[in-house]
Amino acid sequence: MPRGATLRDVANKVGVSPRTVSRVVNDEGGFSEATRVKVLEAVEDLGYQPNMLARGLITRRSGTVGLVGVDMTDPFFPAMAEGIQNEARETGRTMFFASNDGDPQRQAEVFRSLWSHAVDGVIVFPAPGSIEQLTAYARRGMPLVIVDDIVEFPNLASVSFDLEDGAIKAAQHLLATGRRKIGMIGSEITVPRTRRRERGFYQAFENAPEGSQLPELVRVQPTVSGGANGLQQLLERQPGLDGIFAYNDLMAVGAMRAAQSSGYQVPDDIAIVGCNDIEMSALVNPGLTTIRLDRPRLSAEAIRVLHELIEEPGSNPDPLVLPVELVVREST
Amino acid sequence: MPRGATLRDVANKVGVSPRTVSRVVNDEGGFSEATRVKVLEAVEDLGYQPNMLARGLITRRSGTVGLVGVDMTDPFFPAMAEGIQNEARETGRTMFFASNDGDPQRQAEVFRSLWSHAVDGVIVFPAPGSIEQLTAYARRGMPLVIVDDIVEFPNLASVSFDLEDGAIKAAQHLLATGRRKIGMIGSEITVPRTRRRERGFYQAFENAPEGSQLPELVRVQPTVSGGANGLQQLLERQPGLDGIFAYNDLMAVGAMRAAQSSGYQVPDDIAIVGCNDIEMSALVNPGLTTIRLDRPRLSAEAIRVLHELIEEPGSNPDPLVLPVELVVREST
DNA sequence: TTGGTTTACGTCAACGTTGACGCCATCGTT
DNA sequence: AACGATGGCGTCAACGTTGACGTAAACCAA
Repeated sequence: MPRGATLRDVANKVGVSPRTVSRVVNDEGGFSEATRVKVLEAVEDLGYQPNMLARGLITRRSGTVGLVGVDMTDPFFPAMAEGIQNEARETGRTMFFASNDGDPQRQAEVFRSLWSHAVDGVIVFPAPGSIEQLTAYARRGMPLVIVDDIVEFPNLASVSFDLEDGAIKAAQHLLATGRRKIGMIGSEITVPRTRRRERGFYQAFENAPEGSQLPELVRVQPTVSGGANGLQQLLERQPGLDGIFAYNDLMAVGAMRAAQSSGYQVPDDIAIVGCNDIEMSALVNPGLTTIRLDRPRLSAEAIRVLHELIEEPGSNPDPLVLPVELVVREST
Repeated sequence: MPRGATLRDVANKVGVSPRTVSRVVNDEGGFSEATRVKVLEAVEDLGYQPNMLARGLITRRSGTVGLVGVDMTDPFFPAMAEGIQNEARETGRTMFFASNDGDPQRQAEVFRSLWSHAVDGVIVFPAPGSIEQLTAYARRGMPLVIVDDIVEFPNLASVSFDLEDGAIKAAQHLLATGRRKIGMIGSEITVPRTRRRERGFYQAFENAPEGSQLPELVRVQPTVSGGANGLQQLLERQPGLDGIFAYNDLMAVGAMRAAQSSGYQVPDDIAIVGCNDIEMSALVNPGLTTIRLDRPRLSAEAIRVLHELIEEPGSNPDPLVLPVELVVREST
């Protein structure tokens, strides 16, 4: 809506051509020290700010990146956003932050919008079943970093945590602390091909101690109330349940609250392990044992790879898998 | 970076002029039903998406709004972002989400970037001392909604919660439940002119019961560890402290954890009241008594007023103050 | 001195879209 | 039959910037 000073306004004030002002502003070289000073003074005086729309129209770079998470109200994503915002700022880019709610159709809307705005690249936590949608954008030339799923495609990079290992660690920890009737609360919003937490979890039971039962699995919404819900379902299926691994910390906390309000003691009656190590997890009572993901590292790697992809279109970097760590607190 | 289909591509395919395709795409009228159908088919075939940069360059509307919060990792702001994203989507706008970290200089950077990207308007939780910065943008023609501060200026609207009343309610509740040595943990990131929580808090003591002391105040970072820090400071100043009101829930939780780990029982030794009612507050143990802010309402009103400002530049809507509510849980 | 290179600019067109305007049928009215 | 209004287009320029290219002066080497 607003009408700020333009290159021409600056140029008129100084008495040079707009092209020269542009050269100074972008520090392209090809101007004398004297004009540099005069131009920068005028820029300051008039409060000139380059118009990224016009610039983007011709350079085909809008100076923006997108971050598409699953759910803004899961603290995991804002924490990622914080990191990405800061990294992006350093390269002069601004961030669109959006969520897909785990719904491919909503994700499609989001991508239409991002494409229209000519984002330079997108970091996305894919909605289930949306890989084809995403590769279509990669094929059209959009640099894409997919988190938590591994896809090999030009213009597209994958960055993920070793959640399979995380789940193994969680299961082994539950087994090692004597739990034998264990359940998992999974997320119904997951890319089927990559249910890595579930795979790892089952894998840990392949040489489980005598007397341990095969784990039960329910899939629910990845929210606090979903977690509570999941615990109820698991208890109905398997009354003597004594251990839980939850897809994320929000669900683990929900399960913890549900267990407590049904009269179970945590960890005495039921042990609970979460995943993500959000800030809240250290603050609930009992503190939540969980799988810690190095989010700053993920943010940094994701944006680094994205920048590579932006600078070198068509390349196809190797998938990156980051290690995870079990953090033992009081809930186990 | 990418190169999608343009109006001309569609026009060539159909055999009309780009202008006609534009008319159909924007449903401006002035075309026959037959061409409408043909054009829309071609749009579908070619996967044409309007280029918002080009459109924005000429219409002076980029189809974006900014949301500038204080700290992305405070769940309050992502919750706002979620609401604003959804409202904005309905009017075809996309959201830039950024944080100012309570630092006017960082906020200035953010606004430079938003201005460069020609956002249609911004909703901002102002950094302390930045009102002049913000009115300067309003003067330049940027529609602005300021949250949690009341400023009267053309092109600018104010939306806030009645935090003064919230603080009064918190203080009265503490007094009514028999607390007499009460402290407040304030935020060092606050607009001085509008320390409404602090003002209301003191006001509640003007006709306080016999035997109640004037409250102590410390100002710390508005984070969990800041809250813990604040509690320590208050306890040093006033050893028999039995009640706390914290600037926000994150700080309240920090204070609660600090109190507990110093051997105090909550609420038996110290009662704690927070502010914001973030999701975590119901999930900590004991549940946090707090001032609930109707965030969906705030999101809705903020974006509504912003749209008004965008549609009717230069107008100056009345400041809006939303009521708040005390939610009593177990921490008092 | 000549000729080539470099420096410091300017000119022009293009990016993809929309606002302003014009034009030619067609239609209805008198 | 003449005339104005309307519908359905097309043409052209402009938004603010940068890429490609041009050019005059200054400089340098032989």
